Amino acid sequence: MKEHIEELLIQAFLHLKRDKIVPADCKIQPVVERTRSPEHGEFASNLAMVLTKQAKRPPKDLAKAIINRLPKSRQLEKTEIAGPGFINFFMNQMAMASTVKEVLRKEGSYGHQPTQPDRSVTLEFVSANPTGPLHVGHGRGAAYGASLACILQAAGYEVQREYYVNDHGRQMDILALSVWLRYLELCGEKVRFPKNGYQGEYVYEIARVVRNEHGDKWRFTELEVYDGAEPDEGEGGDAESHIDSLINKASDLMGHAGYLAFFNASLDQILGDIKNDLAEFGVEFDHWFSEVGLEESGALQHAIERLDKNGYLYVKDGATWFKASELGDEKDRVIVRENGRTTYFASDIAYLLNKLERGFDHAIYVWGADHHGYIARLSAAAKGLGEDPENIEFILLQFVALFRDGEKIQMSTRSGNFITLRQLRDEVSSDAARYFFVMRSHDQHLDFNLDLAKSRSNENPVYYIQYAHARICSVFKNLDQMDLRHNAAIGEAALDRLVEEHELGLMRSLSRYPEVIESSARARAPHSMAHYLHGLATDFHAYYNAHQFLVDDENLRNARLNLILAARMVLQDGLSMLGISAPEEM
RNA sequence: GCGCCCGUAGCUCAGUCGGAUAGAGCACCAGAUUCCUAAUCUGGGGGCCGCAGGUUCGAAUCCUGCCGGGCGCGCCA
Repeated sequence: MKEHIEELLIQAFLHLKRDKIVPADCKIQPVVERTRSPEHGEFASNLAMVLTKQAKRPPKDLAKAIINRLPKSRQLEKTEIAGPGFINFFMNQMAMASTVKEVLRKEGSYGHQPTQPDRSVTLEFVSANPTGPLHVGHGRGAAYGASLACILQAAGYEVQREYYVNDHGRQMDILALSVWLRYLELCGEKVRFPKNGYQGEYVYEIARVVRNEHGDKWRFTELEVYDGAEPDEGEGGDAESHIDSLINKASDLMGHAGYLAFFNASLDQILGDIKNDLAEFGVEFDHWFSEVGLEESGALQHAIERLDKNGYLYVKDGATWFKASELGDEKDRVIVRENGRTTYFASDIAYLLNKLERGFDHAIYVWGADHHGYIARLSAAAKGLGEDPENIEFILLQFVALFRDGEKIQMSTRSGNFITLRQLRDEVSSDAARYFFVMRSHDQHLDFNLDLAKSRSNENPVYYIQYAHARICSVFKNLDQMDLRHNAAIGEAALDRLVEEHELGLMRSLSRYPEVIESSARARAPHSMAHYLHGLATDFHAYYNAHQFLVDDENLRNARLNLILAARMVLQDGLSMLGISAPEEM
């Protein structure tokens, strides 16, 4: 419908040029937007106002000239000039009702764009280190990324959902060590658990699994473990070097195979748990990308060579540096450390190159707000690789704070004192969690009210939307019990009977759906979809209270059923994009 | 210190590319059900859009400065 108005305006604009009212070289993109209130019709355009300067005529004259040149349209009731020079477009009832027809004809694909060939995108999100269970912050990333992926697909993008697995590096070593120490405890050894080790209860779980499988095969005494180790922070030493010395000790005592057993058991179990957790949250990935794989496949070397070939590498103090400062970053960055090991950043670069070489037009990264310092760095890397940084996009999610009984819950990852995504889902349900995570703009801090999210009451917006869907289903059940059938053909023929304010309002909301998909995809804003669905539910509930659907008049009844069926389809489709169920009864 | 994000009703937040009288939910007050689910609906009060300048036909929106809050600035991952 909006496109139709735009088309009319483009035609009128061409006529203006032909009639020399505006210069022939005048170029302008007419802006058509929804009006704020039906008093102003459905759509408004500011075309006359933006042409004022070039045409050297007052906006109202121009508006009149434009209206006189609009092609005839069967959808238009009338046009008006309003305010400082807006052209308001009033749609007729038939145009409004045609939305219902379109929704029913297209069913779940109403408002969806066909996949465009130049719109392939890789969307990376969550990518939490596999060193422990996902917490609520990851939950926001998961809900946001999964919803955005669906919305982008509906808007015509081909989307690959990726999770980058940091299965390499020091944090994994610390985890493997932590598991080994807990394993020794289970064997009956006394250990002094390091300050910077992973403290969570899940570490015992993994240790238990290893011990069940291998018994006391890798048991060593306290004396053997701590012999020659650096002192911990509380013992007058440095926490980091203490833990490094213990990691080395673990390898020495157990040998590579033994160490690997703990390393792999940790990775397998935690990654398995994460995958399971996300699946239960309705979040699926197309690709789990392993950091280790980057080294094994030679992608890491390939990326380093590319930077070198482009002249962006140099050696200083035994390390290999990337000239990031020449490409917009604040300083140069180490790629290969003095000890010969590559940095995490090197893997990031290799992964980026890999994404682009797989042929994606666009790469989106969804990160926590604490990562914003990496944007300049990775953009610099893109330039250094000879790629267009325009094709790489970073979305930062602000933090989540949980509130219970009006008080903020304090969390810290290191101490193992955090609320996991799984606990949150158990407490408030996946549906509520998915909605609450995306109900706010991604650049807003999120105050997550646990009491509200789990309340089964009218205060909870999730249930409000779901209830609208359930109510519609219920109407059709009642129809069944009255031994009546919904006849969509009769309904379609009688759509001109839908003239009540509430009906026009509901149809107006339905007609906006394609625009909502488009704009929330463009703005990377699943929250606008959430807001839209809430508004659609409001329109439906108001209609429900104001009018009876199951009336004796067969034509009117079927027309109304067509309308609410269309509403049901859009509610269902929109909820599914947000990963929220659409229950048939509540 | 430098960089990024935020500041809109009592609270939590929408507000698209600058557009008409700045909106929603919660809370508060007053009402609605012999009728398809009251997890619903109707009405009402409530605003220095952080502050000060600038850009223009027009600014919550763009620019500059300031104030307040959050986050980040490793040969860590």
